[in-house]
Amino acid sequence: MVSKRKRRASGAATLLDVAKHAGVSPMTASRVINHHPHVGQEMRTRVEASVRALEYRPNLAGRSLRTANLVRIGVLYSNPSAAYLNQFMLGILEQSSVDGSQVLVEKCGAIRSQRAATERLLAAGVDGVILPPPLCDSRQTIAELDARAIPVVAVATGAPMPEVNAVRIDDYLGACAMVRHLIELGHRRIGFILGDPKHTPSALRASGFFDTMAAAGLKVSPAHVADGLFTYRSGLIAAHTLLDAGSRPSAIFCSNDDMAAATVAVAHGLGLRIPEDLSVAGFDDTPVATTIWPALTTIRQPVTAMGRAAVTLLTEAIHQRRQGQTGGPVQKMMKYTLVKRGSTAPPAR
Amino acid sequence: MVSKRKRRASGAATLLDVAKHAGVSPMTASRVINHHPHVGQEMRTRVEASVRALEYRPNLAGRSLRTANLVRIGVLYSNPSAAYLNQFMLGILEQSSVDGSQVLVEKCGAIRSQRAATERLLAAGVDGVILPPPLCDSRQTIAELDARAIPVVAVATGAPMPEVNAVRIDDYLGACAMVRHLIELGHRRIGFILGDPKHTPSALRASGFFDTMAAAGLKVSPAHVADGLFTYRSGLIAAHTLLDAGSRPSAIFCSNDDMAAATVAVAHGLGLRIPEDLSVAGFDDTPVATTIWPALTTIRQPVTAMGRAAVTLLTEAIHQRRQGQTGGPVQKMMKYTLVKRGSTAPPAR
DNA sequence: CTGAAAGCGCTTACAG
DNA sequence: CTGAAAGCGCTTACAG
Repeated sequence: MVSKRKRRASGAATLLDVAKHAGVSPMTASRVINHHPHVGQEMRTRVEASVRALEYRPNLAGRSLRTANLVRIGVLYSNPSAAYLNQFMLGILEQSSVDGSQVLVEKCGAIRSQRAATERLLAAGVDGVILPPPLCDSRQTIAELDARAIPVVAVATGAPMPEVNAVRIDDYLGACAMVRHLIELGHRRIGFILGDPKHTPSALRASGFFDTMAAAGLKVSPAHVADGLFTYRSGLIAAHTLLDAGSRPSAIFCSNDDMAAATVAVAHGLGLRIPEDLSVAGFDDTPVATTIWPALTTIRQPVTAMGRAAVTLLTEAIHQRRQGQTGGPVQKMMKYTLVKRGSTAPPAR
Repeated sequence: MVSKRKRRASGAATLLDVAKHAGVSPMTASRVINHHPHVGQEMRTRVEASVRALEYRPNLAGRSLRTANLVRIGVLYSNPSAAYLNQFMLGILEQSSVDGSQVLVEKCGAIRSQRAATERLLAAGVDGVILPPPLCDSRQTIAELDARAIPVVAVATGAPMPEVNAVRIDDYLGACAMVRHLIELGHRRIGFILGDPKHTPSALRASGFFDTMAAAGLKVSPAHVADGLFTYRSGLIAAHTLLDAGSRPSAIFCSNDDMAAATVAVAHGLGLRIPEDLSVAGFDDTPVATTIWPALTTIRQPVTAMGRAAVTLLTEAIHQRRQGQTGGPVQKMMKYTLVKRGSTAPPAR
C-alpha cells in the first residue's frame, strides 16, 4: 500500500500505469474505462483488474483538456433564499467539476438590472445560462438570451415555455400526493395557504389541492383558504386567519415550508399540539423543515439533483449548438418525494 | 463580438492567442497572468491589454495538468445539519474547482463507523482530509489520519489541537461582541441558553457571555441561564424555562440560531412581542436566521469562506508534505460579523 | 528579463 | 478489435 502510494508524487495511478500493468496500449485502457463497445472481452477483463489493483481514477483535467472544449456556464439569480441557493449551487458545482466546466455566477436585483447582469455574463464569454427561480419565468431575460443564441435552462418553473429547456418537478402531482396523504390520515377539514401568485408553481400547487379535495368529495370552506407570499411572515398572518376563526381545520397544507414553519409557530402560540390537535404539511423540504419541531411532513424537491441536471442539460445543448445542430428543447421532470415526518398524524377527534 | 466568439469552437481565447495578440512568447504571457516578478513593465502592460481585449480566462484543466499533480481532498462528516453542510460544501467545491483538485465526500454515522469511513477515504487515495464539526474534535479520527501521515484540517472547532491545522472563528470574542451589543441597547437582565456541552465552541460562547456580563458589572441570575443542545427542540424547552419564570430577562442570547428561532416561537406563543417585549439573539447566521420573523440578530460565521480556506490550507499542507517539508500546523482565524436585524432593540421599560 | 522545448494525462483521429 | 502518433492549454525546467 505504502509503496503504491509513493509510486509518484501525486500518489495517483495514471492511465499509462494501468495500461502497463494490464499489458495493453493506453488506447485500449482508455476505451475500457469509457465503456466503449468493440473491445475484446479478454482485454476488458485485464484492464478492469488493473484499474482495481491500482485504484485508478481518471484525471479529469487531462480528460477535459482533450475533449470538452471548455464549457462556460452562467448562473443568473435574484431574490436569493439562502437555503435554496446553497443546495442548488451545490448541484451545479458538483456536476461542473465532474464535467470540467467553468461556472460564473451573477446576481441581479431589480428587473432593470437583469439586462446589465445578462450583459456581464455574456461579456465574460458564457456559452449558456441557468436560470433558477424566480428568474426561470422572466420572459425578458429569456428573450434576450435567445436573441444571442445562448442556450438556457429554466429551473423549477411552474409554466415552462415550450421553446426553453427546463428542469422541474410536477408541482401539481406533488400537491395532489400531499392532500391524498392528509385524506388517508382521516382529515376532512383541510386548510390551504396559497403561494406567491407571481411564482408560477403557486397555481399548480393550488390546483393540486382543490382538485384532489374535489375528487375525494370534500368541500373546501372559503374560510379555510388564505393568501400567502411564500415568506415566513406571510405564513404567520395566514395561519392566524385560519386558526383564529371559529371552525378550525384539522390539517393545514401550506404551499411551502417557510409558511408551514410559521403555521407551526402560530399553532403552538395558540396552545395547539402538533400533530395531535393540528396537522401541518409543507412543500420543498428546505432545511427549515428539519430544523423546527416537530419536523415537517413535506414534498421534497431534489434541489441539488436539479442543479446537476441543469448543468448536464445545458452542456448538451451547448455541444449541440457548437456542432450546428439544434435539438428541440428538453423538459426534464424530476421525481418529488412525499416525506412523512412528525407534523402530520390522524386527527384526534 | 460575434466574430470573437466564433474564433474557436470553445469560444474562449487561449494563452497562445493572448501571446500572439501581444506579440510576446507564451511564457511571458503566462508569467504576467500569474503575477510573477521580474517581468518588464512594457511586456506586462501589453499582455494585460490583450487579456482584456480577448477576455482571456485561464483554462484550469490545462494549468492543473502541468502543475498541481492532482490533489485529492477527502471530506468526512457526520451528524449533518443540512443548512450548514450545504454552505460549507459550497466553499469546498468553489475552491477545489478553482484549484482543479478532486473532492471525495464520506459520511459516517456512529463512532465505530468513523474508522470504516476513514479507511474508505484512504483506499480512494485521498491526500488529505477536511473535518467539519463535530468531527473536527474527534481525537480518534485525527490520530488515525496522523498515523498515516495524512494532513488534516479541522473546521470550526472550539478547541483546536495545537498540532492540527484549523480554520475557525473566535467564538469567545463573537459572544462578547453580541453581549456588548445587547448591553449597549440598554439591556441589564440578559438570559443565556447554553450550547451542546459535547461541542467545543459551546464553552467559549458561554465564557464570552459570562465574562462580558461580569466586565459590565451585571449580575447573571441563575434562573436566566438554561441548558441547550443546539437543537430547535432543546431551544423550545430552554426558552420555556427562562420565560415561564417570574422575573423574565429582557433579552436572551442563544448559543446558536436554531435555539434562537425556538425562543422567538415560544415568546410569540406567550404573547410577547419581539423585539419590543423581548430581544433575542442567535449565533452562526444560518438560513433559519433570515427565514423567521423577525429576522435574527446573530453572529455570522463565514461558513462558505471557511470551506474555501480549508481547501487552500489542506492543499498547501499536501504540497509541503510531497516536497518532504512539514511546515508547522496553521490556525486560520476567520472574521465573524455581528449582524443586527429585527430581533433585538432597546428594552421597552 | 525573455523564450524554445518538453511534457502533465488523456482522447481524437488515423491506420492496420 | 487494437495501437502509434499527435495535441488539448498550460507551466516547469533549461538556456540565453
